Amino acid sequence: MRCGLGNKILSGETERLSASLEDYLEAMFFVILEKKGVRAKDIADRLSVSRPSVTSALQVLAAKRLINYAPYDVITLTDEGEKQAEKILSKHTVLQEFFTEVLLIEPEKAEAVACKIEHIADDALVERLRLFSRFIKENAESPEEWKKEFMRYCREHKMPKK
Amino acid sequence: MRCGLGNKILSGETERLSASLEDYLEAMFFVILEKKGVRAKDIADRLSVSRPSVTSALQVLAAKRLINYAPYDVITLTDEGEKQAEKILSKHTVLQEFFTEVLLIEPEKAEAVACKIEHIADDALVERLRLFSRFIKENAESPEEWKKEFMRYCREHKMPKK
DNA sequence: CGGAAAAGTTAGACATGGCTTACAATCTTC
DNA sequence: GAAGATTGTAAGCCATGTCTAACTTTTCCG
Repeated sequence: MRCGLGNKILSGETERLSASLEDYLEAMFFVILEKKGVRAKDIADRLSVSRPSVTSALQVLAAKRLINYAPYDVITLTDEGEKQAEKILSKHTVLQEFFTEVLLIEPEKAEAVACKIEHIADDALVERLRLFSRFIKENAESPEEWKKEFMRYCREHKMPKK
Repeated sequence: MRCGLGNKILSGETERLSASLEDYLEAMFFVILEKKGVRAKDIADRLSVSRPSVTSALQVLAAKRLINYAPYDVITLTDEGEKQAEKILSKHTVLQEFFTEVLLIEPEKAEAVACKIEHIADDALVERLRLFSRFIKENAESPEEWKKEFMRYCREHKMPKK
């Protein structure tokens, strides 16, 4: 274990998190917002994974210095961990808003897709999307009118069911 | 059992394809368009994976009846395989166009992101996005003017470098 | 205080999807 | 037609991330 990871940490390299680890981090951030302490069980429930899976993930996140973790002890996010969790969350929000408020997709569906894309879309893309959503809203004389028009357009151009 | 991809060879199940397998299928479709025959090497080059990885994937795709494959023989797509490849490709195209023509992102970057999201975004979302791109283009009196405005908006609202 | 329930961990298995190394088949070229 | 290059396959290893079963630690009460 002292091989690669430790060196990267010392040399300041920021290894990109896997989608899975990002999910764990994000889940912890949410739980902390809602309740005061994070329990492995909360994470397991939220992500629908087993408790052992949570333990594994926590060990990895701890090795990356994103959480403060000791067996059977309280879990907290480090500053870096919190920073990363916030970033993931902000991507999620931007995507969610684009899907619901611009593409006019049902919130639950938007939520599901945003959850997956947030791990893939890089910062620049999400930022551009954020600006685009704002641009669209600000430039529409009447947002409601705009929505109606787009909905109508969608109806008119709907493809026949596959 | 030793080759991770090889487990379901005998069962030939028709489940949803993994992102990885979709990539292989898509790559084969492209190579077939460009040249007449597909070689494992072409796929390996295109996807930047080793030749053995290609063999594994081909065995799985063959079990799923998406390709016609026999060791050392010519590879072709079955009708079902071609159908699936075309679907993936069409998603790719819609995403690519949205990123380049609406979000005004550099083509190479758009390409890279589209390659990943195409495996995640469901049909309905991509269809909605397709309609949105068209709607935007058709409703802009002057597409060039619109682009300029959006670019200006982006410049003005650019976040300070993190 | 002490024991049961709840929560957390360890150990070990499995699936996916990469890789290298080494061997086998095919193609090229003389 | 055979040697050497190219291409394809087989075997085995590694990493990630999931799981179950079994064990340990902590917590909660009576």
